[in-house]
Amino acid sequence: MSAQDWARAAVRAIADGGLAAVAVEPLARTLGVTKGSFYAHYRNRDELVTAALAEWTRSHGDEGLAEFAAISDPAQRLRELLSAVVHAVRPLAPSVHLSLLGDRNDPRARDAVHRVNRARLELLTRTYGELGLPPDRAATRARIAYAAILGLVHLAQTDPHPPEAAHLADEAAAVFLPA
Amino acid sequence: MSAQDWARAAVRAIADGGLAAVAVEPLARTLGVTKGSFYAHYRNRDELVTAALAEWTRSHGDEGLAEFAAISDPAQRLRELLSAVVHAVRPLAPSVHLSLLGDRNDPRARDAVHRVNRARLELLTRTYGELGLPPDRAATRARIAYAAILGLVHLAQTDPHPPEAAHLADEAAAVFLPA
DNA sequence: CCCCTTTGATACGCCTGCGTATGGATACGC
DNA sequence: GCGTATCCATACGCAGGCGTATCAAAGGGG
Repeated sequence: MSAQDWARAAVRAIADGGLAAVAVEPLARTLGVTKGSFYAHYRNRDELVTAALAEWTRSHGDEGLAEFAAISDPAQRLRELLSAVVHAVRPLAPSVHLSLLGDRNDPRARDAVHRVNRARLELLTRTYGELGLPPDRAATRARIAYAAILGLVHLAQTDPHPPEAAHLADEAAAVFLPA
Repeated sequence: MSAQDWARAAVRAIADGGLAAVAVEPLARTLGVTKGSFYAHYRNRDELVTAALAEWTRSHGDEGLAEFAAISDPAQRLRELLSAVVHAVRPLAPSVHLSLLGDRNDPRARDAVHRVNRARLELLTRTYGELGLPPDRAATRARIAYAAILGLVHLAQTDPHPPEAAHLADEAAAVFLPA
C-alpha cells in the first residue's frame, strides 16, 4: 500500500464520480484498509486530489501520447490515433476527462484537462502540418477533429444504445482524415 | 417562493456544481429562506433533483428548439443554430449539459442529457435531409456536426485563453455547413 | 369573524466524511 | 536481539447536509 496505490485509486474514483468521489474513507474501504493508512502517506485530502490529477495529466498528456508521437509517417500516426479512440482504449479513454468537465469550477481540474487537451492538439496540429496543411489550417483542422472526437465519445456515453464501433469509426474518419 | 423557484435555483446549482450542488440547506441560504420552506413544496431532495432535470430537459429539448424548428428555410435554420451556439446564448448553453456529464452515473442525469441530445440531433438530421442529403448521410452528418460543436464548446470551457467568437464561428461553419 | 390551509422558521437526531491522537505491529539497522 | 522508524488500526471531536417535529403567522372561505 503505497502513495501510488492511493493516487491510482483516486484516479479511478474520479473516473466514475468526479472529484467529489475522492473521499478518504470510501477509498479506504475499497482498498481494504482504514484511513489511518492514508494519513501516513498524505497530509490531507487535497494532496491526494492534486496527486491524482498529476498522475492523470502525466499518463494522458505527453507521456500517453509518446507511442503515437513516435510514429514517423503522419498518415499512419493519424490512423493509429483514430483506431485508439474508436476502440476506446487507453490514452484517449474519456471517463476521467468527462468527469473532470463536471468539476471545471475547480482550477486544478480545469488546468489538468487543459494540459491534456493542449498536448493532444499539438500532436494533431503537427500531424496535419506534416500532411501538408499550412500552419493555421492545420491548427483549425486539429481543433475540429479533436472536438468532433470528444463530442462523439460524449454522445456515446449518454446514449442507451450506443452506435457500434465500426459505424463510429466511419464517422470519425470523416473528420479525422485530411480533406 | 414557489416550487418553480426552487426548481430554477436547483438548475442554476447544477450548472455550476453538478447534482451534488443541489443541496437543500445551501439553496435555502442563497434563496434567503430556511429549509422549512423547502419541505412545504417537496417531499425530499430527490424530488427536487427530478424536478430540476425535468425543467432543464423541457426548456432545452423540444421547447427550446421550437423557435429554430419554426424556421422553414433549412439553410437559414442552420445559420441561426450556428449563430446561437457560437454566441453561447440560450438553447445550447453548455453549463448544465457539461455538469451533467460529470454526473453521468446517475440514470436521471444520463436520461436528461440523452433526451436533449436526441431532440437536437433529430432537428439537425431533418435539416440536413431538407438540404438534400439522403437519410443515412443526413443522420451521420448531424452527429458529426453536433459532436464537433459540443467538443468546441468543451474545449473553450477549460481553455484559459478561449478563441474569439469569430474564429470559433469559422471553425463551426466548416463542419456545420453542408459539403 | 373564525377556522383551516398554506407557508416557513426553529430545533432536534442522524449519518457521513475530515482530521488528529494514540498505540500496536513489523521490519530493518546495528 | 534491541531500538527505531514506518505503516496502519482504533477512537475521538467536528462540521455540514438530510429529514422530522413543532409551532407561528398570515390569508382566504364559510
